[in-house]
Amino acid sequence: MLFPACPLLALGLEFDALATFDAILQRPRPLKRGQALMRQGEPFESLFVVRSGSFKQTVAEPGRRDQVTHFYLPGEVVGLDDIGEASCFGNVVALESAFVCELPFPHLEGLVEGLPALRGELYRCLSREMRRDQRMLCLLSGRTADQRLASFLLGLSERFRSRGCSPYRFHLSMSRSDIASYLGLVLETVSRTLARFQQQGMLSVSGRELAIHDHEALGAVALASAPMMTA
Amino acid sequence: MLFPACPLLALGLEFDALATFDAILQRPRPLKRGQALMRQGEPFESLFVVRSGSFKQTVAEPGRRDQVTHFYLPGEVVGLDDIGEASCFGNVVALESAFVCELPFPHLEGLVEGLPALRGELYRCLSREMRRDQRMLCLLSGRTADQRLASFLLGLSERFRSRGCSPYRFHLSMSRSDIASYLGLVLETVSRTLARFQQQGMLSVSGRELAIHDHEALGAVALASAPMMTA
DNA sequence: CCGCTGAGTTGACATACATCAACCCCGCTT
DNA sequence: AAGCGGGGTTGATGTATGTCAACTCAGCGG
Repeated sequence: MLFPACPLLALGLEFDALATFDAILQRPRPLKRGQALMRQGEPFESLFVVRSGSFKQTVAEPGRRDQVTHFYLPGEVVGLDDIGEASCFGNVVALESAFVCELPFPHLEGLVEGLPALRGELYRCLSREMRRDQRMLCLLSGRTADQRLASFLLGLSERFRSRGCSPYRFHLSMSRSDIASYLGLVLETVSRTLARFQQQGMLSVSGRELAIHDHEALGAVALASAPMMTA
Repeated sequence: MLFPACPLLALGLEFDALATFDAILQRPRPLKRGQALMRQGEPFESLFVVRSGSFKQTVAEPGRRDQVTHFYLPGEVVGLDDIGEASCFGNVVALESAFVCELPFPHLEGLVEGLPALRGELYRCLSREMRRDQRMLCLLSGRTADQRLASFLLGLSERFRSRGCSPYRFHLSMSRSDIASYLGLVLETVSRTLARFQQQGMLSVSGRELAIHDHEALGAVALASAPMMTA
Protein backbone atom coordinates (compact mmCIF):
# COMPACT_ATOMS: atom_id res chain seq x y z
CA MET A 1 0.00 0.00 0.00
CA LEU A 2 2.96 2.27 -0.29
CA PHE A 3 2.74 4.39 -3.34
CA PRO A 4 -0.49 6.11 -4.16
CA ALA A 5 -1.32 6.14 -0.50
CA CYS A 6 -2.86 9.57 -0.37
CA PRO A 7 -3.19 11.55 -3.55
CA LEU A 8 -3.93 14.81 -1.84
CA LEU A 9 -1.68 14.80 1.13
CA ALA A 10 1.40 12.86 0.19
CA LEU A 11 2.26 14.67 -3.03
CA GLY A 12 5.57 16.39 -3.09
CA LEU A 13 7.21 14.41 -0.34
CA GLU A 14 10.76 13.12 -0.57
CA PHE A 15 10.97 9.40 -0.78
CA ASP A 16 12.01 8.78 2.82
CA ALA A 17 9.57 11.34 4.08
CA LEU A 18 6.91 9.48 2.19
CA ALA A 19 7.89 6.30 3.98
CA THR A 20 7.60 8.04 7.33
CA PHE A 21 4.24 9.38 6.31
CA ASP A 22 3.15 6.00 5.20
CA ALA A 23 4.09 4.55 8.56
CA ILE A 24 1.39 6.49 10.38
CA LEU A 25 -1.28 5.70 7.82
CA GLN A 26 -3.41 2.92 9.20
CA ARG A 27 -4.35 -0.11 7.18
CA PRO A 28 -7.39 0.47 4.95
CA ARG A 29 -10.69 -0.06 6.71
CA PRO A 30 -13.84 -1.26 4.96
CA LEU A 31 -17.26 0.27 5.45
CA LYS A 32 -20.62 -0.79 4.18
CA ARG A 33 -23.30 1.42 2.70
CA GLY A 34 -24.88 3.48 5.46
CA GLN A 35 -22.13 2.92 8.00
CA ALA A 36 -20.84 5.97 9.83
CA LEU A 37 -17.23 7.03 9.67
CA MET A 38 -17.63 9.95 12.03
CA ARG A 39 -20.53 10.94 14.21
CA GLN A 40 -21.59 14.45 15.05
CA GLY A 41 -20.38 15.42 18.52
CA GLU A 42 -18.08 12.49 19.03
CA PRO A 43 -14.46 13.28 19.89
CA PHE A 44 -12.27 14.08 16.94
CA GLU A 45 -9.20 11.89 16.62
CA SER A 46 -8.32 11.21 13.02
CA LEU A 47 -8.52 12.39 9.48
CA PHE A 48 -9.53 9.82 6.91
CA VAL A 49 -8.51 9.49 3.31
CA VAL A 50 -11.11 7.94 1.05
CA ARG A 51 -9.55 5.08 -0.89
CA SER A 52 -12.65 3.87 -2.67
CA GLY A 53 -16.38 4.44 -2.49
CA SER A 54 -17.91 7.73 -1.41
CA PHE A 55 -19.35 9.49 1.62
CA LYS A 56 -21.70 12.27 2.57
CA GLN A 57 -21.36 14.60 5.51
CA THR A 58 -24.60 15.60 7.19
CA VAL A 59 -25.33 17.86 10.10
CA ALA A 60 -28.38 17.41 12.26
CA GLU A 61 -30.09 20.49 13.55
CA PRO A 62 -32.93 20.56 16.01
CA GLY A 63 -36.29 20.58 14.30
CA ARG A 64 -34.93 20.24 10.79
CA ARG A 65 -34.15 17.27 8.75
CA ASP A 66 -30.49 16.48 8.25
CA GLN A 67 -28.63 18.74 5.93
CA VAL A 68 -26.04 17.35 3.56
CA THR A 69 -22.94 19.55 3.65
CA HIS A 70 -20.36 17.61 1.64
CA PHE A 71 -19.72 14.67 -0.57
CA TYR A 72 -16.36 12.94 -0.42
CA LEU A 73 -14.89 11.01 -3.34
CA PRO A 74 -11.81 8.79 -3.48
CA GLY A 75 -8.61 10.70 -2.79
CA GLU A 76 -10.33 13.32 -0.70
CA VAL A 77 -9.72 13.96 2.96
CA VAL A 78 -12.47 13.70 5.56
CA GLY A 79 -12.37 15.58 8.84
CA LEU A 80 -10.47 18.71 7.95
CA ASP A 81 -13.15 20.88 9.47
CA ASP A 82 -12.56 19.26 12.84
CA ILE A 83 -8.87 20.04 13.11
CA GLY A 84 -8.38 22.17 16.16
CA GLU A 85 -11.74 21.22 17.60
CA ALA A 86 -12.55 18.61 20.19
CA SER A 87 -15.55 17.04 18.54
CA CYS A 88 -16.86 16.24 15.10
CA PHE A 89 -18.95 18.77 13.28
CA GLY A 90 -21.13 16.35 11.42
CA ASN A 91 -21.89 12.74 10.59
CA VAL A 92 -20.00 11.18 7.75
CA VAL A 93 -21.63 8.07 6.31
CA ALA A 94 -20.75 5.79 3.42
CA LEU A 95 -22.94 6.06 0.31
CA GLU A 96 -21.76 2.67 -0.86
CA SER A 97 -19.17 0.08 0.09
CA ALA A 98 -15.95 1.93 0.75
CA PHE A 99 -12.42 1.81 2.06
CA VAL A 100 -10.69 4.52 4.05
CA CYS A 101 -7.25 5.00 5.51
CA GLU A 102 -7.09 6.47 8.96
CA LEU A 103 -4.62 9.22 9.70
CA PRO A 104 -4.46 9.80 13.47
CA PHE A 105 -4.22 13.54 13.86
CA PRO A 106 -1.69 13.71 16.71
CA HIS A 107 0.68 11.59 14.63
CA LEU A 108 0.16 13.75 11.60
CA GLU A 109 0.81 16.86 13.63
CA GLY A 110 4.06 15.44 14.91
CA LEU A 111 5.09 14.55 11.41
CA VAL A 112 4.18 17.94 10.02
CA GLU A 113 6.62 19.50 12.46
CA GLY A 114 9.67 18.28 10.61
CA LEU A 115 8.32 18.24 7.06
CA PRO A 116 7.70 21.64 5.53
CA ALA A 117 6.51 20.00 2.33
CA LEU A 118 3.84 18.09 4.20
CA ARG A 119 2.85 21.17 6.13
CA GLY A 120 2.42 23.06 2.92
CA GLU A 121 0.29 20.24 1.63
CA LEU A 122 -1.87 20.30 4.72
CA TYR A 123 -2.39 24.04 4.42
CA ARG A 124 -3.29 23.56 0.80
CA CYS A 125 -5.91 20.97 1.75
CA LEU A 126 -7.35 23.30 4.34
CA SER A 127 -7.59 26.30 2.09
CA ARG A 128 -8.96 24.22 -0.75
CA GLU A 129 -11.67 23.07 1.61
CA MET A 130 -12.44 26.62 2.66
CA ARG A 131 -12.60 27.85 -0.85
CA ARG A 132 -14.87 25.05 -1.80
CA ASP A 133 -17.21 26.09 0.98
CA GLN A 134 -17.03 29.67 -0.16
CA ARG A 135 -17.84 28.76 -3.73
CA MET A 136 -20.73 26.77 -2.36
CA LEU A 137 -21.90 29.82 -0.46
CA CYS A 138 -21.90 31.79 -3.65
CA LEU A 139 -23.74 29.01 -5.40
CA LEU A 140 -26.50 28.81 -2.82
CA SER A 141 -26.90 32.50 -2.64
CA GLY A 142 -29.47 33.65 -5.13
CA ARG A 143 -28.92 31.18 -7.92
CA THR A 144 -31.62 29.30 -9.70
CA ALA A 145 -32.14 25.57 -9.45
CA ASP A 146 -30.77 25.20 -12.98
CA GLN A 147 -27.55 26.95 -12.12
CA ARG A 148 -27.10 24.99 -8.92
CA LEU A 149 -27.60 21.65 -10.54
CA ALA A 150 -25.43 22.47 -13.54
CA SER A 151 -22.62 23.64 -11.27
CA PHE A 152 -22.97 20.58 -9.12
CA LEU A 153 -22.72 18.20 -12.05
CA LEU A 154 -19.78 20.05 -13.56
CA GLY A 155 -18.07 20.01 -10.18
CA LEU A 156 -18.54 16.27 -9.91
CA SER A 157 -17.37 15.83 -13.46
CA GLU A 158 -14.23 17.79 -12.69
CA ARG A 159 -13.54 15.77 -9.58
CA PHE A 160 -13.90 12.52 -11.47
CA ARG A 161 -11.66 13.79 -14.19
CA SER A 162 -8.94 14.81 -11.76
CA ARG A 163 -8.80 11.34 -10.34
CA GLY A 164 -8.55 9.76 -13.75
CA CYS A 165 -12.16 8.73 -14.32
CA SER A 166 -14.32 9.72 -17.22
CA PRO A 167 -15.72 13.21 -16.71
CA TYR A 168 -18.57 12.40 -19.08
CA ARG A 169 -20.07 9.23 -17.77
CA PHE A 170 -20.26 8.48 -14.11
CA HIS A 171 -22.38 7.05 -11.35
CA LEU A 172 -24.19 9.25 -8.86
CA SER A 173 -23.70 7.51 -5.55
CA MET A 174 -26.08 9.87 -3.77
CA SER A 175 -29.87 9.95 -3.90
CA ARG A 176 -31.88 12.77 -5.44
CA SER A 177 -32.80 13.80 -1.97
CA ASP A 178 -29.13 14.03 -0.92
CA ILE A 179 -28.42 16.21 -3.92
CA ALA A 180 -31.44 18.34 -3.14
CA SER A 181 -30.40 18.83 0.46
CA TYR A 182 -26.88 19.69 -0.60
CA LEU A 183 -28.11 22.25 -3.12
CA GLY A 184 -30.82 23.74 -0.94
CA LEU A 185 -33.66 22.43 -3.08
CA VAL A 186 -36.32 19.76 -2.74
CA LEU A 187 -35.95 16.42 -4.44
CA GLU A 188 -38.83 17.05 -6.85
CA THR A 189 -37.02 20.08 -8.21
CA VAL A 190 -33.84 18.08 -8.74
CA SER A 191 -35.79 15.41 -10.54
CA ARG A 192 -37.65 17.85 -12.76
CA THR A 193 -34.56 19.88 -13.60
CA LEU A 194 -32.59 16.78 -14.46
CA ALA A 195 -35.45 15.68 -16.71
CA ARG A 196 -35.48 19.02 -18.45
CA PHE A 197 -31.70 18.99 -18.99
CA GLN A 198 -32.10 15.59 -20.55
CA GLN A 199 -34.95 16.73 -22.73
CA GLN A 200 -32.77 19.62 -23.88
CA GLY A 201 -30.11 17.14 -24.89
CA MET A 202 -27.42 18.34 -22.49
CA LEU A 203 -27.17 15.01 -20.71
CA SER A 204 -28.94 11.76 -20.11
CA VAL A 205 -29.80 10.16 -16.83
CA SER A 206 -31.14 6.77 -16.09
CA GLY A 207 -31.49 6.21 -12.42
CA ARG A 208 -28.11 7.11 -11.06
CA GLU A 209 -26.13 6.70 -14.25
CA LEU A 210 -25.25 10.02 -15.77
CA ALA A 211 -23.85 10.91 -19.17
CA ILE A 212 -22.94 14.48 -19.99
CA HIS A 213 -23.46 15.21 -23.67
CA ASP A 214 -22.96 18.93 -23.88
CA HIS A 215 -20.42 20.05 -21.33
CA GLU A 216 -20.30 23.45 -22.96
CA ALA A 217 -24.02 24.10 -22.68
CA LEU A 218 -24.06 22.94 -19.10
CA GLY A 219 -21.30 25.44 -18.34
CA ALA A 220 -23.35 28.16 -19.97
CA VAL A 221 -26.31 27.32 -17.74
CA ALA A 222 -24.10 27.33 -14.65
CA LEU A 223 -22.68 30.75 -15.39
CA ALA A 224 -25.82 32.20 -16.92
CA SER A 225 -25.82 35.93 -16.38
CA ALA A 226 -28.57 35.31 -13.98
CA PRO A 227 -32.25 35.65 -14.76
CA MET A 228 -32.49 36.17 -11.02
CA MET A 229 -30.96 39.08 -9.20
CA THR A 230 -29.34 40.47 -12.28
CA ALA A 231 -26.82 43.19 -11.62
CA MET B 1 0.75 47.55 21.63
CA LEU B 2 1.83 44.51 23.54
CA PHE B 3 -1.03 42.98 25.41
CA PRO B 4 -4.32 42.49 23.71
CA ALA B 5 -2.53 42.43 20.40
CA CYS B 6 -4.54 39.69 18.86
CA PRO B 7 -7.45 38.27 20.79
CA LEU B 8 -7.89 35.25 18.63
CA LEU B 9 -4.39 34.19 17.86
CA ALA B 10 -2.25 35.14 20.79
CA LEU B 11 -4.34 33.57 23.54
CA GLY B 12 -2.66 30.89 25.52
CA LEU B 13 0.88 31.86 24.78
CA GLU B 14 3.58 31.99 27.42
CA PHE B 15 4.79 35.45 28.19
CA ASP B 16 8.04 35.23 26.25
CA ALA B 17 6.37 33.44 23.40
CA LEU B 18 3.91 36.28 23.31
CA ALA B 19 6.77 38.72 23.02
CA THR B 20 8.19 36.77 20.09
CA PHE B 21 4.79 36.71 18.48
CA ASP B 22 4.42 40.39 19.03
CA ALA B 23 7.71 41.02 17.31
CA ILE B 24 6.40 39.87 13.95
CA LEU B 25 3.16 41.78 14.24
CA GLN B 26 3.44 44.91 12.17
CA ARG B 27 2.46 48.31 13.45
CA PRO B 28 -1.28 49.00 13.07
CA ARG B 29 -2.21 50.36 9.70
CA PRO B 30 -5.15 52.73 9.14
CA LEU B 31 -7.69 52.34 6.36
CA LYS B 32 -10.50 54.59 5.28
CA ARG B 33 -13.99 53.54 4.40
CA GLY B 34 -14.00 51.80 1.04
CA GLN B 35 -10.26 51.12 0.98
CA ALA B 36 -9.17 47.63 0.03
CA LEU B 37 -7.09 45.47 2.35
CA MET B 38 -6.79 42.59 -0.08
CA ARG B 39 -7.72 42.34 -3.72
CA GLN B 40 -9.04 39.27 -5.46
CA GLY B 41 -6.29 37.54 -7.40
CA GLU B 42 -3.40 39.50 -5.94
CA PRO B 43 -0.60 37.49 -4.35
CA PHE B 44 -1.24 36.39 -0.80
CA GLU B 45 1.38 37.51 1.68
CA SER B 46 -0.13 38.27 5.04
CA LEU B 47 -2.93 37.66 7.42
CA PHE B 48 -4.48 40.70 9.04
CA VAL B 49 -5.98 41.11 12.46
CA VAL B 50 -8.74 43.67 12.67
CA ARG B 51 -8.01 46.09 15.51
CA SER B 52 -10.93 48.44 15.00
CA GLY B 53 -13.56 49.08 12.36
CA SER B 54 -14.97 46.38 10.17
CA PHE B 55 -14.58 44.83 6.73
CA LYS B 56 -16.47 42.87 4.15
CA GLN B 57 -15.09 40.22 1.86
CA THR B 58 -16.56 40.14 -1.62
CA VAL B 59 -15.91 37.91 -4.58
CA ALA B 60 -16.50 39.06 -8.11
CA GLU B 61 -17.80 36.56 -10.59
CA PRO B 62 -18.20 37.12 -14.29
CA GLY B 63 -21.64 38.39 -15.18
CA ARG B 64 -22.89 38.67 -11.63
CA ARG B 65 -22.71 41.45 -9.18
CA ASP B 66 -20.24 41.08 -6.34
CA GLN B 67 -21.19 38.64 -3.66
CA VAL B 68 -20.48 39.41 -0.03
CA THR B 69 -18.99 36.32 1.62
CA HIS B 70 -17.88 37.53 5.04
CA PHE B 71 -17.92 40.35 7.50
CA TYR B 72 -14.94 40.87 9.76
CA LEU B 73 -15.19 42.55 13.16
CA PRO B 74 -12.43 43.64 15.54
CA GLY B 75 -10.39 40.73 16.85
CA GLU B 76 -11.08 38.60 13.81
CA VAL B 77 -8.48 37.35 11.37
CA VAL B 78 -8.62 38.17 7.67
CA GLY B 79 -7.04 35.98 5.03
CA LEU B 80 -7.30 32.52 6.53
CA ASP B 81 -8.88 31.20 3.37
CA ASP B 82 -5.76 32.13 1.43
CA ILE B 83 -3.28 30.15 3.50
CA GLY B 84 -1.66 27.61 1.27
CA GLU B 85 -2.74 29.42 -1.88
CA ALA B 86 -0.81 31.81 -4.01
CA SER B 87 -3.44 34.47 -4.51
CA CYS B 88 -6.31 36.07 -2.66
CA PHE B 89 -9.75 34.58 -2.97
CA GLY B 90 -11.69 37.79 -2.67
CA ASN B 91 -11.59 41.52 -2.08
CA VAL B 92 -11.60 42.73 1.48
CA VAL B 93 -12.67 46.33 1.91
CA ALA B 94 -13.19 48.55 4.94
CA LEU B 95 -16.80 49.36 5.83
CA GLU B 96 -15.66 52.31 7.93
CA SER B 97 -12.39 53.79 9.21
CA ALA B 98 -10.35 50.91 10.54
CA PHE B 99 -7.02 49.73 11.85
CA VAL B 100 -5.42 46.40 11.10
CA CYS B 101 -2.25 44.64 12.19
CA GLU B 102 -0.38 42.82 9.49
CA LEU B 103 0.94 39.33 10.18
CA PRO B 104 3.29 38.28 7.38
CA PHE B 105 2.51 34.67 6.77
CA PRO B 106 6.04 33.32 6.25
CA HIS B 107 7.03 34.81 9.62
CA LEU B 108 4.01 33.32 11.30
CA GLU B 109 4.74 29.95 9.78
CA GLY B 110 8.29 30.05 11.09
CA LEU B 111 7.03 30.98 14.53
CA VAL B 112 4.40 28.27 14.57
CA GLU B 113 7.15 25.73 14.08
CA GLY B 114 8.45 26.10 17.60
CA LEU B 115 5.26 27.02 19.42
CA PRO B 116 2.73 24.22 19.76
CA ALA B 117 0.36 26.52 21.59
CA LEU B 118 0.35 28.95 18.69
CA ARG B 119 -0.04 26.15 16.21
CA GLY B 120 -3.06 24.89 18.10
CA GLU B 121 -4.43 28.38 18.05
CA LEU B 122 -3.94 28.65 14.33
CA TYR B 123 -5.70 25.35 13.75
CA ARG B 124 -8.51 26.52 15.93
CA CYS B 125 -8.89 29.69 13.87
CA LEU B 126 -8.95 27.66 10.70
CA SER B 127 -11.54 25.19 11.85
CA ARG B 128 -13.65 27.93 13.36
CA GLU B 129 -13.63 29.61 10.00
CA MET B 130 -14.61 26.40 8.25
CA ARG B 131 -17.42 25.72 10.65
CA ARG B 132 -18.66 29.21 10.24
CA ASP B 133 -18.83 28.65 6.50
CA GLN B 134 -20.59 25.36 7.05
CA ARG B 135 -23.18 26.92 9.29
CA MET B 136 -23.67 29.57 6.67
CA LEU B 137 -24.19 26.83 4.09
CA CYS B 138 -26.91 25.38 6.26
CA LEU B 139 -28.42 28.79 6.73
CA LEU B 140 -28.58 29.57 3.02
CA SER B 141 -29.93 26.19 2.19
CA GLY B 142 -33.69 26.24 2.24
CA ARG B 143 -34.33 28.71 5.00
CA THR B 144 -36.74 31.59 4.84
CA ALA B 145 -35.75 35.22 4.77
CA ASP B 146 -36.96 35.54 8.38
CA GLN B 147 -34.73 32.74 9.57
CA ARG B 148 -31.72 34.05 7.72
CA LEU B 149 -32.06 37.54 9.03
CA ALA B 150 -32.75 36.44 12.59
CA SER B 151 -29.72 34.16 12.54
CA PHE B 152 -27.59 36.88 11.08
CA LEU B 153 -28.54 39.38 13.76
CA LEU B 154 -28.08 36.88 16.56
CA GLY B 155 -24.71 35.95 15.11
CA LEU B 156 -23.65 39.57 15.09
CA SER B 157 -24.99 40.02 18.59
CA GLU B 158 -22.95 37.07 19.78
CA ARG B 159 -19.81 38.37 18.13
CA PHE B 160 -20.25 41.77 19.74
CA ARG B 161 -20.86 40.16 23.10
CA SER B 162 -17.75 38.03 22.87
CA ARG B 163 -15.61 41.07 22.33
CA GLY B 164 -17.14 42.89 25.26
CA CYS B 165 -19.65 45.10 23.49
CA SER B 166 -23.34 45.21 24.15
CA PRO B 167 -25.11 42.34 22.43
CA TYR B 168 -28.35 44.32 22.48
CA ARG B 169 -27.50 47.62 20.92
CA PHE B 170 -25.02 47.94 18.12
CA HIS B 171 -24.26 49.64 14.88
CA LEU B 172 -24.60 47.87 11.55
CA SER B 173 -21.57 48.97 9.60
CA MET B 174 -22.82 47.31 6.41
CA SER B 175 -25.54 48.50 4.06
CA ARG B 176 -28.85 46.68 3.56
CA SER B 177 -27.58 45.61 0.22
CA ASP B 178 -24.44 44.08 1.77
CA ILE B 179 -26.58 42.14 4.20
CA ALA B 180 -28.85 41.03 1.40
CA SER B 181 -25.96 39.81 -0.70
CA TYR B 182 -24.48 37.99 2.26
CA LEU B 183 -27.78 36.28 3.01
CA GLY B 184 -28.71 35.53 -0.56
CA LEU B 185 -31.66 37.92 -0.62
CA VAL B 186 -32.42 41.25 -2.23
CA LEU B 187 -32.20 44.47 -0.26
CA GLU B 188 -35.93 45.08 -0.38
CA THR B 189 -36.54 41.83 1.40
CA VAL B 190 -34.04 42.72 4.10
CA SER B 191 -35.68 46.08 4.56
CA ARG B 192 -39.19 44.66 4.73
CA THR B 193 -38.25 41.85 7.08
CA LEU B 194 -36.45 44.23 9.40
CA ALA B 195 -39.52 46.44 9.38
CA ARG B 196 -41.76 43.51 10.27
CA PHE B 197 -39.48 42.39 13.09
CA GLN B 198 -39.67 45.89 14.48
CA GLN B 199 -43.42 46.00 14.13
CA GLN B 200 -43.59 42.73 16.03
CA GLY B 201 -41.59 44.30 18.82
CA MET B 202 -38.59 42.03 18.58
CA LEU B 203 -36.18 44.84 17.83
CA SER B 204 -35.97 48.38 16.66
CA VAL B 205 -33.92 49.78 13.84
CA SER B 206 -33.28 53.31 12.87
CA GLY B 207 -30.98 53.52 9.93
CA ARG B 208 -28.05 51.42 10.97
CA GLU B 209 -28.62 51.55 14.71
CA LEU B 210 -30.05 48.32 15.99
CA ALA B 211 -31.57 47.42 19.33
CA ILE B 212 -32.62 43.88 20.08
CA HIS B 213 -35.59 43.80 22.43
CA ASP B 214 -36.60 40.18 22.44
CA HIS B 215 -33.55 38.01 22.01
CA GLU B 216 -35.63 34.98 22.87
CA ALA B 217 -38.22 35.54 20.19
CA LEU B 218 -35.55 36.22 17.60
CA GLY B 219 -33.97 32.89 18.49
CA ALA B 220 -37.32 31.20 18.03
CA VAL B 221 -37.65 32.69 14.56
CA ALA B 222 -34.13 31.59 13.66
CA LEU B 223 -34.72 28.02 14.73
CA ALA B 224 -38.34 27.85 13.67
CA SER B 225 -39.17 24.26 12.81
CA ALA B 226 -39.32 25.43 9.34
CA PRO B 227 -42.51 26.44 7.56
CA MET B 228 -40.47 25.59 4.49
CA MET B 229 -39.19 22.15 3.68
CA THR B 230 -40.45 20.66 6.87
CA ALA B 231 -39.16 17.20 7.62
C1' DC C 1 -45.59 -15.13 -7.32
C1' DC C 2 -47.01 -11.51 -4.38
C1' DG C 3 -46.85 -7.66 -1.57
C1' DC C 4 -43.97 -4.34 0.32
C1' DT C 5 -40.89 -0.58 0.67
C1' DG C 6 -38.00 3.19 -0.88
C1' DA C 7 -36.47 5.85 -4.75
C1' DG C 8 -37.83 8.41 -8.44
C1' DT C 9 -41.16 10.80 -11.60
C1' DT C 10 -44.88 13.81 -12.81
C1' DG C 11 -48.86 16.99 -12.21
C1' DA C 12 -51.80 20.73 -9.94
C1' DC C 13 -51.59 24.26 -6.79
C1' DA C 14 -49.73 27.67 -3.24
C1' DT C 15 -46.50 31.01 -1.72
C1' DA C 16 -42.19 33.38 -0.54
C1' DC C 17 -39.50 36.20 -2.54
C1' DA C 18 -37.61 38.74 -6.70
C1' DT C 19 -38.71 42.44 -9.72
C1' DC C 20 -40.07 46.96 -10.99
C1' DA C 21 -41.23 51.41 -9.65
C1' DA C 22 -42.24 55.42 -6.88
C1' DC C 23 -40.95 57.82 -3.16
C1' DC C 24 -38.45 59.74 1.09
C1' DC C 25 -34.61 61.29 3.63
C1' DC C 26 -30.14 62.89 4.64
C1' DG C 27 -25.62 64.68 3.67
C1' DC C 28 -22.94 66.85 0.15
C1' DT C 29 -21.72 70.04 -3.24
C1' DT C 30 -22.36 74.19 -5.66
C1' DA D 1 -30.89 77.39 -0.57
C1' DA D 2 -31.27 74.54 -4.31
C1' DG D 3 -29.85 70.46 -6.61
C1' DC D 4 -28.16 65.91 -6.39
C1' DG D 5 -27.05 61.12 -5.30
C1' DG D 6 -26.89 57.15 -2.38
C1' DG D 7 -29.21 54.56 0.88
C1' DG D 8 -33.45 53.14 2.53
C1' DT D 9 -38.62 52.25 2.58
C1' DT D 10 -42.93 50.74 0.66
C1' DG D 11 -46.35 48.94 -2.73
C1' DA D 12 -48.05 46.09 -6.84
C1' DT D 13 -47.07 42.24 -9.56
C1' DG D 14 -44.77 37.98 -11.52
C1' DT D 15 -42.50 33.67 -11.10
C1' DA D 16 -39.45 30.02 -9.48
C1' DT D 17 -39.79 26.66 -6.63
C1' DG D 18 -41.88 24.54 -2.51
C1' DT D 19 -45.89 21.57 -1.20
C1' DC D 20 -49.08 17.88 -1.69
C1' DA D 21 -50.47 13.91 -3.93
C1' DA D 22 -50.80 10.14 -7.16
C1' DC D 23 -48.31 6.99 -9.69
C1' DT D 24 -44.40 3.88 -11.54
C1' DC D 25 -40.67 0.99 -11.04
C1' DA D 26 -37.04 -1.97 -9.08
C1' DG D 27 -35.40 -4.77 -5.52
C1' DC D 28 -36.29 -7.90 -1.77
C1' DG D 29 -38.29 -11.15 1.50
C1' DG D 30 -41.58 -14.36 2.29
